[in-house]
Amino acid sequence: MSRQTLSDATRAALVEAAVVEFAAHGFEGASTRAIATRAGVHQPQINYHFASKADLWRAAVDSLFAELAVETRAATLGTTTQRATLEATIRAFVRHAARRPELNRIMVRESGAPSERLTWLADSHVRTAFADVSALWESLRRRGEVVDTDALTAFYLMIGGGTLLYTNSPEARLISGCEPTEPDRIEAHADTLVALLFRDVAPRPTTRRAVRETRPSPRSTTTSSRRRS
Amino acid sequence: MSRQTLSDATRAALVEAAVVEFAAHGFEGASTRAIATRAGVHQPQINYHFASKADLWRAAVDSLFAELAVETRAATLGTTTQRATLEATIRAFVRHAARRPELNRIMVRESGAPSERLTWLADSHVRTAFADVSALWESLRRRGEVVDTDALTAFYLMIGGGTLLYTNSPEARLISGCEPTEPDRIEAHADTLVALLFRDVAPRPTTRRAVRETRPSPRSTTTSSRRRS
DNA sequence: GTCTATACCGAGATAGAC
DNA sequence: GTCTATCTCGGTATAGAC
Repeated sequence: MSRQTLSDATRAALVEAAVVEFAAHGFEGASTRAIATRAGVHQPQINYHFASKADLWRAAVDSLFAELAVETRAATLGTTTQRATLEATIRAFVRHAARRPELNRIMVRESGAPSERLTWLADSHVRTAFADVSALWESLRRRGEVVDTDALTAFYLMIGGGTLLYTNSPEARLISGCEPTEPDRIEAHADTLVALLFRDVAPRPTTRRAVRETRPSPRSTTTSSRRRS
Repeated sequence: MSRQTLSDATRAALVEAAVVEFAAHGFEGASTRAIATRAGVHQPQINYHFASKADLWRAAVDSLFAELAVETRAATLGTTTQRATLEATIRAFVRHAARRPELNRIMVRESGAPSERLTWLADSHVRTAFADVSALWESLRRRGEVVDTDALTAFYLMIGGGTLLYTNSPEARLISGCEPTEPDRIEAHADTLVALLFRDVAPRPTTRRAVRETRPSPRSTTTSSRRRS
């Protein structure tokens, strides 16, 4: 609708193509030609819609964080306790990482060395996310509801433990022959991570969202862990 | 000693420089010029000592895995039970990740998309590592000594949870102002990870290696977690 | 073994017709 | 807004003197 629809469409196509290419090959490794080809447009179009390759990269990252925010928001809307909020956040985060590994692939590529891009990432997205989780964590920690660790350690434990299987899924496939994104496996993974971080988790004390569509077959290699009596 | 010492020295310097550059910028992002400059030699020397950039990259990765193997071997030598072996492995792994984040930075850059390099990585290093940990894990799991999760999930939970704080340390510094590699913080991190994965961890049931040199000051932001009575 | 010089290619970005 | 053609730069790798 409205004017400029066609232009917006190619812009959106470029952003999505950029997400895929940057996640797979990194900023330097991804070529604007490959991005344009994937988007079905010609290479100079990139410099028409974006000021530079770096500008396209930022648009791609913004898009990925927006997606994550939408899902996290939806998952935490019904929660009433801090504990339920954190648990819902973790579950949404793991599911998102599995479905959209591109976000964490880009993050991990950029977070290992100081750079303009990393500074921008920290300023635009990561610092506030850490502040939010940190406040939640420390509050729960004071009440003894979560494991006794500082928020920084907990933050990277959650992210690393909750995403590496998906950011590294091509590697995981090669070494195990398993498919990491199999739905039951994702749920079991989220269950495990939640069970690890919360102390004395009751069988399932929180908003167990209706999202989980099927989950019929009892997994063989995977056993949903609801540990500790 | 012996002949060829000088040649070996520049070769070693190139490998170490390659480790740093590849970890910081990725395979495509790192330039052979920058590697040569860092090693203090001229760029064409690379193609004299190595067949190609890819060949240098493999040498750098081999070197990093060799370092890890040495430390893991040393840490597990005295252990008598499987439980002690796994715990010592995890502690050695976390310490290594903190001191040598380059290994995990390179790994995570390559493991997100199929490629010749990833295939080589899986064949040369990762598959056997996973097989070893997997056997250990499943055995302990059958005896109820660790959390009830499949080996693949556990493998990536350990690696992701144990390393992301260090692979992403530049990001962590930006968002928290803390120094992730502060020794007490590393130990607390290892303590937490071990406590999470083992069920009902007794205060400290294993070979606590004499390596930990000092550790005097009681940390403020970090409380070494030896949880669960 | 190490240097200088350079070939060769693919990258990002721009010019200007349509 | 989108195309074709092209500029410029930085990359890896090689040639050949020392």
